[in-house]
Formats: sequence, C-alpha cells, structure tokens
Amino acid sequence: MAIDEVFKALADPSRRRILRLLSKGELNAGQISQEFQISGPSMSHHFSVLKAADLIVGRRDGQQIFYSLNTTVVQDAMTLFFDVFSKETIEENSRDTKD
Amino acid sequence: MAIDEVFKALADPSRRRILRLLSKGELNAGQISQEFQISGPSMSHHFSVLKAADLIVGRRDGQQIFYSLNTTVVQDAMTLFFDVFSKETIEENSRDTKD
DNA sequence: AATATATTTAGACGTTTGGCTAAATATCCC
DNA sequence: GGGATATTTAGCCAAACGTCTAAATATATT
Repeated sequence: MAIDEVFKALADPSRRRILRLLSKGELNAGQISQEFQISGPSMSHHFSVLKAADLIVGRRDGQQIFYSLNTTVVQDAMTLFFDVFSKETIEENSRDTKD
Repeated sequence: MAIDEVFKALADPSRRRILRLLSKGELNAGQISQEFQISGPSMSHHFSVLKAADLIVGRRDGQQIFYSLNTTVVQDAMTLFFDVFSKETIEENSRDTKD
C-alpha cells in the first residue's frame, strides 16, 4: 500500500466526505456527485485519487459505477495513522520518507 | 481544532517523519533539521504548518526552540481520522466540508 | 443504427505547496 | 556593544492540485 497516496487522498475535504458517504454503503458516481457542487469530471478525479490510494473500489453495473470503501485498506490506513505518532521506529515508514 | 489543517499537515511525508521523531521526546529545531536534507528555512516552514495544525508546540530555551507533540491534539486527530470512515453523520465534520 | 445517459479522459487555468537563498530577529558570550 | 549561533520571515520559483469545459468512451434504449 502506498502510504503517501493515502495521506494525500485524505488531505482534501471533499474526498473525506466521499469516504464518509461510502461508509454508509455503496453508491454510484452520480449519487455521490449529487451531494457536491462540483462538476462531474472533477468528482471523477477525486474518485481516481481515492482509487489510487486503494481506499475505494469501483464496480461497473450497466451504465453506472458503484463505489464502496475498501474496508481492508481502511484498516491499514488506521494503522498508518497511528504509526505517525508512534514511539517505535517503524522501518516501513522510515524507509518511505527517507531523504 | 482545524480539521483541514490537521489533514493537510499530515499529507507531507517530511512532516509525518517530524511527528514520529517527536513521538520519542522533545527535540529542538536544529536537531530535527539534522535528520533531513532540507534547508533550515524549509524545515521552519514545516514546523509552522505543524504548529498551525496544533500538532506540535514550541518552547524557547535560550537560542533554541524545543518542539514536542501536542499530545492532547494528537488524541483528537485520531478521532478525526476515525470519523472519516465512520457510518454516523458527524455534524462537526459535515459542516466543515459542506459545499 | 441512432440517441440518450453515465462516467472518464484530455487539456487548460489559477492557486497552493514545498523547496531555495537572502535578510531579519532573538539569544548568547566575550 | 559586537560577533557568533539558532531560528524565522520574506520573496521567488517550479511542480502539484483542484477546478473547469469539451471531447471521448461505455452502456442502455428505441
């Protein structure tokens, strides 16, 4: 999993809201977009960022694409989050962010 | 606490590494900077972003400024993080990210 | 096959970000 | 006070970001 992409995905408030919406159950792109005053293409971009971070998955059903939380990765994301503040040296993390 | 600033602060890998360093105990600006191949002024900028998010606090001791984790806010940050994926509607969050 | 609907891709544009150097500020020590 | 050290502030620049519109793609309907 790409640490960096997870945190970047979470940096945008719209994307966090998308995640909260999806936490209640799967929704298609149009249903999600309705909740925002943002153009379809821009929403699509947000979906792709969340997909790149592996936080959501999409499945096509006819004309629509239904998105849902990738729950296993959400678990991992929480671990990552804790690691940011953890006293132990986490090799995986240290390596990723080494200069 | 400014939700948005916390997540933006965490979006940068160097800043996450600063937090991990500080999780082991307080350090002054110079000690932290030594760990990075980034100029002093750029490091100072990172400190100010972390301070703005209230994730760290600085105290002056002579010529040096010692930074440490703002542990209470770190707790809050974890809550925020969980809320991103929570099924319940969190009013505080929803308001912040409303379009 | 033609049309309508849902979504993504491509490309442009203004803003924000993270880096730099140079200069300013604060403290210490002689 | 004057010089050295630690850190921040100011201003610049290139790259990344979030948004948009227009065009492309995929599926459904007639």
